Amino acid sequence: MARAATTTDAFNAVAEPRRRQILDALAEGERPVNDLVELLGLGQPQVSKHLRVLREVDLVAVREEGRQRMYRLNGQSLKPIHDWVKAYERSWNERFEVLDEVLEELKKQEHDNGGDDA
Amino acid sequence: MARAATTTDAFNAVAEPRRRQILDALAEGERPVNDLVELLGLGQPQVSKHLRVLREVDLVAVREEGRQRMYRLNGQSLKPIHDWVKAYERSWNERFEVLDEVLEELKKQEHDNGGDDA
DNA sequence: TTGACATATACCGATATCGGTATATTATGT
DNA sequence: ACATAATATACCGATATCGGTATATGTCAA
Repeated sequence: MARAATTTDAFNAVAEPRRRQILDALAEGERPVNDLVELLGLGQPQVSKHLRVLREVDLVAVREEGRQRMYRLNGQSLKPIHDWVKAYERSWNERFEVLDEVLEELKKQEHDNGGDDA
Repeated sequence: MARAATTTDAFNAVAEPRRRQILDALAEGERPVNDLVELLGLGQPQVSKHLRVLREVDLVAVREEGRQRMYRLNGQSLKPIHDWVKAYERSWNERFEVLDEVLEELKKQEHDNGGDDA
C-alpha cells in the first residue's frame, strides 16, 4: 500500500499548496483555466491536472463557455476539514480560556466536597 | 519532483486518516504508544512512524516515563489549517446568508444609481 | 545477568504522485 | 477547410509514501 490518492479526500486534495492557491483564487469568482495558469505561473497541463483532482473531490465545478472552461469553487466540500479542526480550536483560542478556568474551578469544588454521594 | 513529504506541513501530515485518529485519541489526554497501537489496531512500528511524522510537524510532543513514551497533543499546530478553511466558512454556513443578501442588495442599488461618479 | 517489555529504526515492495513535454480534442474565426 | 486558441490527456522519471517484517535500543524485574 502507498499513500492515499489525492482524490480520496478533501484532506488529501488540499494538502498540495498549488491546489490551495487555486481554491483561493476561485474564492473571488469564476475563472477560466488560463487565468489560473498565469496566476500560478505553472504549466497549463499541470493546472488542468490539479483542477481534475479538485473536481474529483467536488471542491470545484466546471461550466463550459465556448472553448473556455469556467471553474468555480464549491466550498461546501471543505466542511469536513473545518468540522475536524474546529474541535481543536480551544487549543489556541483565548476565548476558551475563561471557560476552561470555570470548569477547572467547578471540578476543584466538586473534589473539595468529598467523594461521598449522600 | 514527487508529492510533498508528509513532514512538510500540518496539511500533509493530517491528510493521513490514521494520523488524524491518533490526534483525536490524544485530544482526550496523554497516552503511551501501546495504547494507540490497541486503539488503532495497527502494528506498533507503524504507529511509531506515524508519531514520528506528527512530531516533526510539531503536532505532538513526547515525555519519557520509564520505558514508556507519553505522547501529548499540541493542537496549536493545527491553527494554520483552521485559519485557512475558516475563510471558506461562508460557503456552507447559514449564518452568513443574511449578510450576503444585504451585500447583494447594496450592490444592486449601486448599479441602479448608474455608473457616473458625480 | 538474563529475560521480558516498550519503543524506535532499517529495509522491502508497491504505488500514486508531481512537474515536464508532447499530443489529442474541441471551438472559434477567416 | 485551415489555422489558432483553450483545454485535456498520455507518457516519463524521480521520489516519498504506507504497511509489513526483522532488528536495534533502552528500561525494568527477578
